[in-house]
Amino acid sequence: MTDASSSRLHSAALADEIEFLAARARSVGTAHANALLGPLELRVRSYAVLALACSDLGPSQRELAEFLNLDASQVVALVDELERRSLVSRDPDPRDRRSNAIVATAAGHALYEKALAAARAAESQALAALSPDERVQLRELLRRVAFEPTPQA
Amino acid sequence: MTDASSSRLHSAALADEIEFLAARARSVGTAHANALLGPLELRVRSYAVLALACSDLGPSQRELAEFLNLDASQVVALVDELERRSLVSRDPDPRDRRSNAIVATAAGHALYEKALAAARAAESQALAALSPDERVQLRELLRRVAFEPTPQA
DNA sequence: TATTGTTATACTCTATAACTATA
DNA sequence: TATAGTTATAGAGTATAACAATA
Repeated sequence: MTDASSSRLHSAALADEIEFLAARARSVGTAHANALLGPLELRVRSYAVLALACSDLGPSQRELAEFLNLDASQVVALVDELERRSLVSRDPDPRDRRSNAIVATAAGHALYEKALAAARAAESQALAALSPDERVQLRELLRRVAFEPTPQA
Repeated sequence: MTDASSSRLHSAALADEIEFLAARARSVGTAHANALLGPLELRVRSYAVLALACSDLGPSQRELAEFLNLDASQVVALVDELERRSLVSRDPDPRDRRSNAIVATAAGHALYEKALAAARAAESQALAALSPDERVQLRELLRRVAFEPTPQA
């Protein structure tokens, strides 16, 4: 009965707030994903950086920070760790010597393949309650919310 | 042009992963909400506890932890702070002397009214890209994901 | 024996400011 | 003057383990 002991709180007003629901969904989903990525010594954040480094877009750290909604200083630490493990490298950008292009090594690509499988498993765990059509709907709604232009101050 | 500098990363595979989109949406939304709740000296987590304390359901700390997907030890600290500020009290549960019923004081209810307005403003900022119908859709999809029964191990 | 709340501890994530080298 | 990356620091969030009181 432990599992159901908080179910009566669903009648509270908070349970209708989308922010709260998104926070809880993300919290549950991240826990699943971290558990499945753990054996690869990745977490959701380092996985995200590795995934973008594998995209052949050669993102700069600034682009990573903006896309992942992190501070630039956080990206430094994430790239440091992946570079130390020889999964990505900081390549010089010939057009701007201030910038690093973050690109995956062969080992990085190999690990990403396994990590992608883990991420997909975590996603299907997290979305087990939704039909394929509903997953598409959710993806499109979230995409618009996630990348909505920030309102001016 | 700074705002658009990472837009080319949308073509990366990561941009289609629902977990990633949910994490980014939550991250942006939480930042908005914390900014609007800041003047009331609340954050999203303490706001959530206050909201449930205002529900007249008298939740126990165990129920709060389960509903908010927090560890019980985190709830201790959140309730401590709200109690110190005389916004909630720990009432004895006559049916189980181990449990505290967390209930809002008059001051807690008064602050919650203001906080609810801030939370609603944050939500409408965060969901500006969606129509009313789409907001309902998103709420229902998230609700099912957020409270899906955890798969067995 | 199991559960509620508590304390303690460690680690991860978030946010800010200051600095450097380039532009 | 502004931007990319870096360093340092502090505070918020997450996760575990152990304990006392109670069931």
